[in-house]
Amino acid sequence: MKPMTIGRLSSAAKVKVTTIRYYESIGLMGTPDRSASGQRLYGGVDVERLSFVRHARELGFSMDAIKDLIGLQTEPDQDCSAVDTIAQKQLAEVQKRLAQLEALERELKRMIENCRGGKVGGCQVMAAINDHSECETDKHERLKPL
Amino acid sequence: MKPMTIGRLSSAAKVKVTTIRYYESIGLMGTPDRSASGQRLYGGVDVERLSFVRHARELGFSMDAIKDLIGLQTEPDQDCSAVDTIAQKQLAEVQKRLAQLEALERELKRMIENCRGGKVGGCQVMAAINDHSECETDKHERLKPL
DNA sequence: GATACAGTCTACAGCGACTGTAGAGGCAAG
DNA sequence: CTTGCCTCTACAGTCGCTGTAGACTGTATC
Repeated sequence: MKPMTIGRLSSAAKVKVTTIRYYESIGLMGTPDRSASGQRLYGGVDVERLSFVRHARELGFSMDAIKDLIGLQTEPDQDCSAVDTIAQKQLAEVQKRLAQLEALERELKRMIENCRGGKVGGCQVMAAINDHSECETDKHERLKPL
Repeated sequence: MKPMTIGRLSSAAKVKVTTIRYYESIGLMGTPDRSASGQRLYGGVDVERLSFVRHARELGFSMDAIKDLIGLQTEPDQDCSAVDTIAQKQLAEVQKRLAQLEALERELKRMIENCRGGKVGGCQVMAAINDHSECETDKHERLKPL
């Protein structure tokens, strides 16, 4: 197999060129070979590794978690429970976030349903945002962006 | 009512001092009065406004949306439908995000259930992250952080 | 060979929504 | 008057990238 440039790797793994260079800079992809003129050269292994990273990102894993997973991947004889632990932790985070969002959804729906039109001055949606008191999702922890 | 310092406003509205200054810098809170020595001075109105911002943030509204809402709040005679539209949009985003996360939850659960222990080399979780093919959440759009 | 154009290179700034730091000055209680 | 917290400004850092500028490289067409 002959090596490919960063652009080919990019379309093969569906990760942007700039992102690949970024991943290299944070040590997620090793330092690739270079052509005589200094262009990065990659092989099939890199496509796999980068696709792995992409899918893990799509599953919401943090960069740190992904680094750990890649580290484990290179030691296939270790016990699999470390991997399991990372995945479990990720699932727990997803479920926590789901619960938050479900509460949010209920609250937004309630706000909107109570709105019967009219002027902003008497708007129930505004009132709902103002009166945090009656609200089921009270004492939120800081909500991360959607 | 006598004015309060930023620290009092902070505890009254449950928004950090630094965050209040940040909100001021982006034009979310007007420029407050200052004491002779240059300390910011706030009144009850500011507590309300800041609490409104906090709750809107907790509901996941973007800063831009909040700016719009505050703008509307100061014109109580306008039609309420503008407020409704913003809330509807927010609800739609929450629901979209919920759907993504539910798909994620299913996939993570499936991965973890298939894991029967053993070595990393044969780990089904790893395999699942590698094989994006069989996965129901294929062609994700970029997932925002949890 | 000349030219055009896409691809690649480095280095750095910017995004959102804050948080943290440094170093200086202000204010009230004991 | 000292102690100890509060406030001030200004700027760097967070995360996971994305965008920009300006220069070089590689390939296809004439």
